[in-house]
Order: sequence, then C-alpha cells, then structure tokens
Amino acid sequence: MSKDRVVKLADVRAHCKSCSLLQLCLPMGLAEGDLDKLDSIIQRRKPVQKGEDLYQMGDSFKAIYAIRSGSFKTFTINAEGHEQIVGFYFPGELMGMDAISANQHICSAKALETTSVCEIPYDRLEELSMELAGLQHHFLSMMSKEIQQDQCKLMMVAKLPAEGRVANFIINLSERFQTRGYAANVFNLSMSRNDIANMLGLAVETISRILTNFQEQGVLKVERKHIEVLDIQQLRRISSQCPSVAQNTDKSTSHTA
Amino acid sequence: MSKDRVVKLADVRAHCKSCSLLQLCLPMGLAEGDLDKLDSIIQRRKPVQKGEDLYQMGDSFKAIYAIRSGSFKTFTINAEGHEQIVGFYFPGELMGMDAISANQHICSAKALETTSVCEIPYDRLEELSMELAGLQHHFLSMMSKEIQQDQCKLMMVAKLPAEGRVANFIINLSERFQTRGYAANVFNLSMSRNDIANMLGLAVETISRILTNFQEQGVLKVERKHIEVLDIQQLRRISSQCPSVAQNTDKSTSHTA
DNA sequence: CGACATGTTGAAGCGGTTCAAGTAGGGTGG
DNA sequence: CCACCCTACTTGAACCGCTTCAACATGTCG
Repeated sequence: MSKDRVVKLADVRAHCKSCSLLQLCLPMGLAEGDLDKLDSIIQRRKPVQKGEDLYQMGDSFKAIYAIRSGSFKTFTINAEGHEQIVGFYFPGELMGMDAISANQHICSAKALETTSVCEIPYDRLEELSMELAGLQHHFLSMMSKEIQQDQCKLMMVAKLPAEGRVANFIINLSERFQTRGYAANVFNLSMSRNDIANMLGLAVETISRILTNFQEQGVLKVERKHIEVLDIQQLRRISSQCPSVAQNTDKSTSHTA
Repeated sequence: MSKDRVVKLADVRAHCKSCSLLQLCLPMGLAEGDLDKLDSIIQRRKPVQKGEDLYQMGDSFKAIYAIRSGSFKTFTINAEGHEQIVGFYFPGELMGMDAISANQHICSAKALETTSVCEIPYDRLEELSMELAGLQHHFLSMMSKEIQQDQCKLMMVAKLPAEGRVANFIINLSERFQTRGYAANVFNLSMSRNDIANMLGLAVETISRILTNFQEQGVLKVERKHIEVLDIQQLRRISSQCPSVAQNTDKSTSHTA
C-alpha cells in the first residue's frame, strides 16, 4: 500500500516513526533504517470496538499486538464458565506474548473501549529479529518485563490485604499513565469495578467499600470511573504494609548464607 | 558413562548432547552442529549447596541458568524484610529470565538442596540466537512459557480457596516431575511447608491442616516431605472448583460479542 | 421513560489467620 | 550412644477480614 516519496501523507501518522509511543513500544532504540524494516512488517487493523475480542482463548497464534490507543483486558474462562482476568493493557504495551510457547492464545483479549492496535505477524518478527540485534534484544526485554510484572501481581495478590491490593493497583495504573505522558494523579478507569475485583481476587463490594474509604480518608477522589490521586505517599504506605506476619525471616534452609 | 572416541571422557556427561534434559531445556530441537555451538558458550558451575544463593536480588544480570539437578526457590525480600516466594524451579527449567529487562536480578535464587546448574552467559546467548533461528525460537518459547505459568499462578491465588491452591500446587509438581521422567504419584517436597504457604499466600498452619485433610480423605499419603498421590481425579476436582461465585459471566462490556 | 447493568451500602456468616501449646526429626556435643 | 537443642511441623481455639446476601441508588441505552 505504501507509495513512496510523494503521496503518503495521511499514511504517515500511522507509522512507528511518527508514533508517540516509539520510545515505549517494540521499536525502541532502533536506527532509522531498521525502524523502516520493522514498520514494513507491521499491519494496522481497524479499531476494535468496546466489548469486541481482539483474539480469543484457543485461537491459533499468528501475531503480537501493540496497543496504539485505548485499552484491553485479557482473561481466561475456566471450566465452570467463570472469567478470570489476567491483566489490563494500555498504549505502548504488547499483548499475546504468552501464546508463543503453545502456539495458541491461552487468554482472550477484550477491548474496554474503542481501541486501535498494530498487528505484528510473529513469524516475520522472529525473522527480522535474526537480522536486527536491537530488535531481538528489545523484544526479549519486553517479554522479560511481562514476566516481572506478572510476578509482581502474584506477590501482591498473595501477600497484601484488600486495601493494599487496591492501593497497589491504583499506583500501578498511575505510573503506567505517567510513563505514557498522561497525568499521574488524574485518570479514568476504563475497566469496571467487577473487572478490578476479579483481577485482585476480591469481591466487587470490597472494591467499592475500599474506594469509598480512600475517599473519606482523603487519599483519593473517586467519581464513578474518574480517579484523582490526592495522597500518593499514603497510597504507597498502604500498598507496602504487610498484614503482620513475621512469618519467614528464613533461618531455615540457609545454614550456609 | 559413555566412552566416546578417545579423549574427553569425564567431560562428556556434562554436555548438552548427553544430557537427559536435552528435550526439555534450551537446546531442544537444535541440530547436532548447532548444539555444539550452544554447548561451547555454556559454562558449568560447581554445585550450589543447600541454602546457598545462586544469585541475589540486585545482582547485575550476566547469565541465564538451566538446572541440571536439584531445585531452587526464587523470592524477593520486601521493605519490611519479609520474604515473598515467586516460584520453585526443577531440572530442565531456566531461571533468571525476569532479569533481562532491568539488567539486574529482581529475585534471589536459593538452592533447596544440593543443586547443579549450567550457566549460559546472556550476551553470548543473544549473539548465538542471531545465528540460530531454532535457538532464538526456543528461547522465546521458554520465556513465553514462563509468562504462561506465572499467569496461572496468579489466577490460582486470586481465585481458588486454600484447598484448591494446595491441590493445584501438588498437581503442578506431579506433572513437572512426570515430564522429567520421575514418577507422577510419588515424590519428595524439597521445599518447607513455610515456603509452600508463602508462595500460595496462606498460613503455614493452613497448609498443614489441608495436607492432613487430604490424607484423611485418602487423596494423598503424606509423611513429612514424602508425598504419594492416591486420587489424582479428586485432586483435580478440588483444584478446579471455584468457591461459589457466579460473579462474572460478563454480559457487561460485551454488547457486541 | 422504562429496563437493565453497574455501583453502593448494610448486616450476617465463614474461611483462613493468629495465637498458643505441643510433637517430632535431625544434628551436635558430651 | 544418648541428652540436648533448634527448627519444622501439627493441632486446637478464638478472632477477624472479607465474602455473601440483600436491598437500594445511579447511570445508561434502547
């Protein structure tokens, strides 16, 4: 579709080169020429409408997706038909990396709002990674970061009481928005209370009560989906306080260390 | 051990080519010649003693480690000095992939028993991956599998009640042992009850009680670290039963789907 | 507007934690 | 070899954080 010199004006803004997420997303750190190579394999999709699935559990794995705008939730459906949310994804983030191993998607991805994505055919990406060391490194790095973040979520859900989880969740969103150039202290939740509760392993009512508490304590201002962070320090305090639990200073296995 | 041509006798068994974990580990699917190339960059360490750290949180990232025998736990220490266990690792599995992104380890890895590892210098691995498509693909695949497994853990901890978590944990171990050619129904826990509790987000006492229950119900035979699985079907049933929770059939965001 | 989904608030119940006490291995030194 | 100690593990009972159930409030969309 790309012409060259003369015509592709309207086209341009859809390319990595002119994308504001360049520094976050897969092409980070690539030289100009290499960027073009990556750009050439990326396909753009029409926007995914709110509630629509980008891919579903069990779909064969064809591509990694980078989000340009909007947001997704990823989730699995278990035997009883219950949904378990795995994560939320925002602009500049990659989705689908969990599917490489099994060669099929193990989560579904549903748009939380009208969302646009770049589709990166995976076989082409592997090929190109053989050629561009920078691309390979950065892709591995993004997968590594995904591992890191999943492990953080695990620790949060395993160790923090309800308040801590919610505080942690808000801080995490705040930081991700900030990284993308949005305000750190004012933002909108694109996901429902139900989705938040589900991911954090809590009941919806608990989320509701905690948000109300935070508001009463002057930590947050909450109005439906609109969140304003008033006291980030306090949020951090709440999110890092373990219940009590001396539990494991671990003199156990460490008769050497 | 195998006597080969003439020379490298004692050496041979330490190489990928003759390693029984070949089909699980990083070199999976490589051709003979390529295998030698990978083999040439791998350094072998002397065994890590029980309780000794292979690496610690904050250490600069130099290498990925493949386990040859024994087991590790990985964990972080939070602000209050409490340990949070991230995972357990067994022969044929890779550790340290979470460190690529930050270029430093975000977990510590401690040997649960005397353990031997192969050290794979990461810069050499990236270089070699540029050359060998099969290696690149398989490495990405192993990272993808790590993501998958971390997400499974998250869902388990977020959704299952205590019994389900323990059942799930046992099944997971059983499957991993089986894949490695050990018995699926009889094995030893190299980690303490404390470590199990920690990873599952439960109290030690709860683990103890649940194991006792399982034994009384005839699902397991438990004797200290020795576990025998008597009724795997029942274990699966327990591990997949959500508490009650219709919670999220999600007619919500899906006014399209 | 009416209908349905989402979110909030209150009250009761329970699963799992916490606290407390006791048992049992495994290693060490006498 | 046994006595001892330390740690891991087990068991019981009280407590509490979160869930569940129920009712209501508020948006949102056909």
